[in-house]
Amino acid sequence: MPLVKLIDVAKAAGVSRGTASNVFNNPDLVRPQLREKVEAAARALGYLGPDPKARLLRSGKFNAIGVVSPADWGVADSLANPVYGKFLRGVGEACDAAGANLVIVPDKTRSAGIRTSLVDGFIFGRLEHLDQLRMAKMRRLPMVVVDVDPGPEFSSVRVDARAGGYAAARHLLDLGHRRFAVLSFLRHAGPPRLLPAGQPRPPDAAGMPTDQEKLQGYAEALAEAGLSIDDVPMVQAPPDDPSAAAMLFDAAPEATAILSMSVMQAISVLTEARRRNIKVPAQLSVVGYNDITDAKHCSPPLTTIDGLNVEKGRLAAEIVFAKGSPRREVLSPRLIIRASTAPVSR
Amino acid sequence: MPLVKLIDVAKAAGVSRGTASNVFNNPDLVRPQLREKVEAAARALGYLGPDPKARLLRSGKFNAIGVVSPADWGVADSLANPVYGKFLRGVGEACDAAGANLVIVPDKTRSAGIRTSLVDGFIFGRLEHLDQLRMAKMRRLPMVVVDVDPGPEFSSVRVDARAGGYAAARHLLDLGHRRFAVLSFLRHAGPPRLLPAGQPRPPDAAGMPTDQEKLQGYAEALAEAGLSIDDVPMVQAPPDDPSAAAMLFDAAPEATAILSMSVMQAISVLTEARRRNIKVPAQLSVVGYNDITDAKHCSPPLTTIDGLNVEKGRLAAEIVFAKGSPRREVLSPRLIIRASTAPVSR
DNA sequence: CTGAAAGCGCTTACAG
DNA sequence: CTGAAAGCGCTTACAG
Repeated sequence: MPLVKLIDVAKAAGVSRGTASNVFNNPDLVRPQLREKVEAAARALGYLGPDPKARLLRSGKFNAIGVVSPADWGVADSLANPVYGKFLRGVGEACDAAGANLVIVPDKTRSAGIRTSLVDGFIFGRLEHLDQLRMAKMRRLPMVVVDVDPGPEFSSVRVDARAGGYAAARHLLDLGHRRFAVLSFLRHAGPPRLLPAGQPRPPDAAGMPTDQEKLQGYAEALAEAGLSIDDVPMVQAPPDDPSAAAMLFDAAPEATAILSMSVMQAISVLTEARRRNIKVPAQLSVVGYNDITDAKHCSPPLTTIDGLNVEKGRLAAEIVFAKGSPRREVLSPRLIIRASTAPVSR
Repeated sequence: MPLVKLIDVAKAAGVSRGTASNVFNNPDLVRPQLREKVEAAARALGYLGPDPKARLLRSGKFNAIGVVSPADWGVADSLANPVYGKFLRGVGEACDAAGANLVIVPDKTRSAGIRTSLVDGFIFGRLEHLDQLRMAKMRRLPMVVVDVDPGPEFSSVRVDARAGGYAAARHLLDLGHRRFAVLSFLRHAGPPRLLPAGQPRPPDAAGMPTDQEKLQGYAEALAEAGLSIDDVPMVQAPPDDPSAAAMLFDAAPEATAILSMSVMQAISVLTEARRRNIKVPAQLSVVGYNDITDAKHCSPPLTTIDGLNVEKGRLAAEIVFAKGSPRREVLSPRLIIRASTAPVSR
């Protein structure tokens, strides 16, 4: 609550409020001499410029973009996840280009956050319920949904996870691998789950739709080599579960190649391999999904899929800033070959 | 711009604007029966609740905290730096506790960002000019400065970097090391700079005041062992410079212990050592500064200082939310011993 | 518990 | 280029 307001400086400078307002918002409209007088008065009174609250009511631009956290995440969760962090960074790049602030809206506040956040548009980081979308739609703010396509009336940016999964498995197949194991994503807390070979994969064998697409990509590549995903031992676990890697090694001792749906899990596989004295990539090849700096610094550096998270965030934000009619974009991920994969040796 | 406003639903429900407002803001004040009538009207008209812009003007809480980026950084820079990311995460934790949004205010927008950002308070992530502080002060918003103490009229949260530097050097000294090299921080872009042994360290031998404190901590510990920091070869480089580690190895081939002011630099030392076939920690010990996940996953896992970035962010945000009189806090960093340090062997 | 009225601080046509 | 006036959409005492 600045104590001095526009009318005070107007009075002090001997002009009307309108003119004083123009000095701050449309300086070109005011004769330099008068302008300086107003500016001097403002300085003398310690006036900082128009109160953002009041200016907002009339001119209505927040100059900020809101990124709504994935379901149940708070602000800190959004900031703690390295993959999500790359996505945020992409949004940030577009903000910098537009000179806008980035506001992280926790999903925890639910509809209240959508209704009251001071932003010009929303990006939905990872959606579980469409209710939020409807709320946002009613605020008539531009918005885009990421990772999921809720239909032609909404803008969306997705990455073709099926293609990513396919590329990962194809790479291993090309290296001659035929005995696989899969570390799948469990998107809610819970103990690792073993899905033994030889039985059909239930629909929830992977976490989110994106994860299911990765699995589908694996399956397609394997099928081309005459293998069935149903015969590949799988463990499904949250990405930070410390025991999943061990469970997978125990369940699939004969595997020469491991496909993991997350980077963090893939890195924990590397660690577990070291513990068991299994040489990567000489005896075992590992491919992760998504790329974060850890994947470059771990030992050996991880072959993984570049999930294009930065690009995804940047494009989503650009679409929000553009305020146009709905666009539905799909990006194609790329394989990054590092040192955790090699031709099969047995 | 929602088309339907409070007065429309008030009319439709046959009540006054004030009552309709109460339904949304103070439901307890309105008879349930009437309330339902208003709510029904709101639903029927597709009214989402009071326009945040207008409500703001009267009630004035943004429900958000602004984190102003370090000098010259944009939003994306803030999100790309892993150490700064931990700090942001700490702020996020406090936001979650308070149910507030976190808004990243790029320093690039300068005073405009401070003047117009829609936040209830500011955290200054890393300050170069005090102008911004003065601006913010004029907005009469609670704020805290991090990493630097601008005096008793401002709240500040610092980490005792001198103590951190001391602990790092002390640890190496305790392991018997006597031949050191230092990888120092250059906070602006530029080629690595060699500061050979045997000459006094210029004041800018380290980047920011915090970095200079680290250096001072190194120097104090060394002095206790009868060594002068002036006799320790130093290279000063930006944390992402790829050639700094090599330059340091060349300049100090006889060193058995390397002190680095950043984690990323320390990790690059590990990589360079591997390239040169120098065994860490058997032949060379390395201590970094600050802890990020890479430091745990690199090989060998890095001994480093926990710079308490998360705690720093959390405490800073708590001080902002508390809106009290200025507090000046200093946190004490801790040494994290992992596998990159060992007793000296020669 | 409800309604009529004032006003938050500014911006923006509009007339000059 | 400047000033007088209306009004952005809501909240909040206040009187009832």
